[in-house]
Amino acid sequence: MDAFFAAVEVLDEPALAGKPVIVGGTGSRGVVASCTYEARAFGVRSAMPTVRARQLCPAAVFIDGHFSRYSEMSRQLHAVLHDVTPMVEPIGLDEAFLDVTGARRLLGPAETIAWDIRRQVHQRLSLDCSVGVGRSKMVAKLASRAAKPSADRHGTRPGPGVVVVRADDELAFLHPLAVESLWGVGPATSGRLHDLGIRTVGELAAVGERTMVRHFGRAQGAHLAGLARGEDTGPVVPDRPAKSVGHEETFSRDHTEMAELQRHVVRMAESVAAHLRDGELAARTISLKVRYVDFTMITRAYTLPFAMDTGPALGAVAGALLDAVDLRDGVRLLGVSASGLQPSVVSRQLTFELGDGVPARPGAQTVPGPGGEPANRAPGRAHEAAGLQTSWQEVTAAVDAIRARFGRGSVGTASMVGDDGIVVPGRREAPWGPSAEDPGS
DNA sequence: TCTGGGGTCCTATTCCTA
DNA sequence: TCTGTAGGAATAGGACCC
Repeated sequence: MDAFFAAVEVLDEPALAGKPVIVGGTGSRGVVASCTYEARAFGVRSAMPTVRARQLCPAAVFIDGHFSRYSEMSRQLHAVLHDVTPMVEPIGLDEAFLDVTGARRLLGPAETIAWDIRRQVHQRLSLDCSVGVGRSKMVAKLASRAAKPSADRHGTRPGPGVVVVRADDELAFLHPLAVESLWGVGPATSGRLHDLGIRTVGELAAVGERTMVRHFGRAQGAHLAGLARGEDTGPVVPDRPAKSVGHEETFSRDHTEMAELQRHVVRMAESVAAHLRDGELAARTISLKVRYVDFTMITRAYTLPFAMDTGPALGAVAGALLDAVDLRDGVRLLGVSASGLQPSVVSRQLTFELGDGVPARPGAQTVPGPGGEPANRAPGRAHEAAGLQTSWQEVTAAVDAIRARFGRGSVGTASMVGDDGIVVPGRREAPWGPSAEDPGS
């Protein structure tokens, strides 16, 4: 989709049409999630700090964003794509790979299908999209980028809408591109490639696989060399199951109080647990992420012999991990995530069987703390988590039923209650940093 | 300029067990 | 019983994607 979040805002508020519109965190610590091409003409880009975007384009309309609305439009987009083929691999809310091999007999050549998708999306969503066609996912991805509109200080220009790269033209298409355009080459890798004198995909292809493997290791080196030769980047995989579920927040001010951070951990654990139950999943591994004031980051994780899907159980483990963390000069971001996912039906049975026999230390590793003492104190709460998981299962089911009937904000734990009532667990409407109005949570 | 939040994947390290 | 080793699992961190 072209400038997806910003385009949805313009669709819902037609007076914004033709204006620079920037969606993202409006507070001092926010970043740009999406912006219209009119804003891009001023140099504004996704992931740019909002403070910088304000300097570049002070006249822009800044919007916190409406995540549930984007999710709804995303569902409609994927419905259009599924009418073409079931072979759809979603990449985020607004992008997907389609394998149209099987659809060609019914719908015509890939190029025709691409134009049809563009037309259908416009008709059914009133939004614009760009489509790239290629033999592999990476070439299709780069082709779709070439199909998009563009913007620079001279103004905005519409894109071709559809770009087809035929097999014979692949290398001619790829080789002039900058290495940064390759899938998997970000700032770190491109910096190292530049140090080697490699700036274009063609130069990368000329260097050869052995040299790449020597500098970047077996997996990444071979991968990069293959991409430069236009080699296949794997099949389109529909219905890829989630591997982790998480929730993290940057605070509008730094926190040094353990008690306050523990309350946030409980709230985030509730959110993650609710998301797990939405997907009928449970998790064995809980991870805690802490970003300090100086932007250094640590993660701590603990794996239990059973899977959990209740807030209190997840919160007990995450809280124990936080207990062992040195808060140093202050914490600007806290995150809780769950991995080692399995269907919750399976986990219920196993929790029942294991509930009483949790080993004191099922994990293999004890992470030394700053003073040399074992810092990973989560095992101490493994028993507690097992008990909480079993004892809260029924309560949680009742809470879910109440929320299903009366709304997500109808009931919650004490830690979720703000000054204005109950804080809704789950996805925030504007998850791109604290908003300008945020008083300082 | 000063850096969000949702994820995935890869690598290195550490510890346990056979 | 002690020591060395190899493999696997868990953990931590980093890079990357949208």
